[in-house]
Amino acid sequence: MKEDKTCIRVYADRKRLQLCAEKLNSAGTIIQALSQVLSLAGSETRLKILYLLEEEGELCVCDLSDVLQMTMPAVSQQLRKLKDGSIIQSKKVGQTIFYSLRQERLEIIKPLFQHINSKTVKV
Amino acid sequence: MKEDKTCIRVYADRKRLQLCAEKLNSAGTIIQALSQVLSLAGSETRLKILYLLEEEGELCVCDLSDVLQMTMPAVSQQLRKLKDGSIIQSKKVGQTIFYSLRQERLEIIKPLFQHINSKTVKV
DNA sequence: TATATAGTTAAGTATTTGCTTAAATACTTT
DNA sequence: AAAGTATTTAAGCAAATACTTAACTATATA
Repeated sequence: MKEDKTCIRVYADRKRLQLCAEKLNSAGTIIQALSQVLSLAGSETRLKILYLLEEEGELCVCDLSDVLQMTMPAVSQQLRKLKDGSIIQSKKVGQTIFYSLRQERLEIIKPLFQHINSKTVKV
Repeated sequence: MKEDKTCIRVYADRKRLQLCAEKLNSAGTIIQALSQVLSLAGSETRLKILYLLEEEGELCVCDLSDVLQMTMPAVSQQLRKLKDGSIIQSKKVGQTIFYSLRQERLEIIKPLFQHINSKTVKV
């Protein structure tokens, strides 16, 4: 009769592992939210979009499509994900839709731009 | 005869878009590297692993499997990705393999832990 | 030397992702 | 009203992802 999945190792410090599980549990919600933001920023295309929005303030789908050399639907779909994740917002002017970063949600991504700029020769 | 994919919008500021393209080009390599790290950290499982390693210093596959309530192969495969991405390192002691964060590569992930801890009630 | 432990590797699979093209929507201008 | 522009939505698809189980490797111990 096999034991359950638990580690059988003799030297395993059960108390320590129990504490780890509790830590993980406390941080669970934040980790989940954070990983969601990171996975959004963790696509080269989307990170480029975020970087451009940071640099330019706001851009429309057409601009991004042009700069990124991607089709409008492709860009639009990525923008939708970023918007669903509350990282960016949109403003409609006539038939043009301008996207920009949501200032309230910049806490996590701001350091990323600093990192990019610190390693990039400015144009 | 249709023009190419370029934006036809009358008010498009061609110079501005050209500058955007150049900026993107300069930052391209860093953005690529950064997005790779972010996509690794952007999985809930892997972010938990990184968080635990940060908190505990080092842990073996067996420990992580236990705490995360995941099978060893599942954990092992995620560890491999983190190791391939140079975010963590391993040390073999007997038949046990201890994983830990690579200090040289902490620049990007460190702020993430601060974010988690600032929003988490300490156990 | 045989058996158990810690871990990895391999093969298979269901799900998710990031595009593509085509069609639909919503404004604007003629 | 008709035609054009900016964008989204929908459907389809190839590739990537994150597991699963089974088999394998390496070390330790009886």
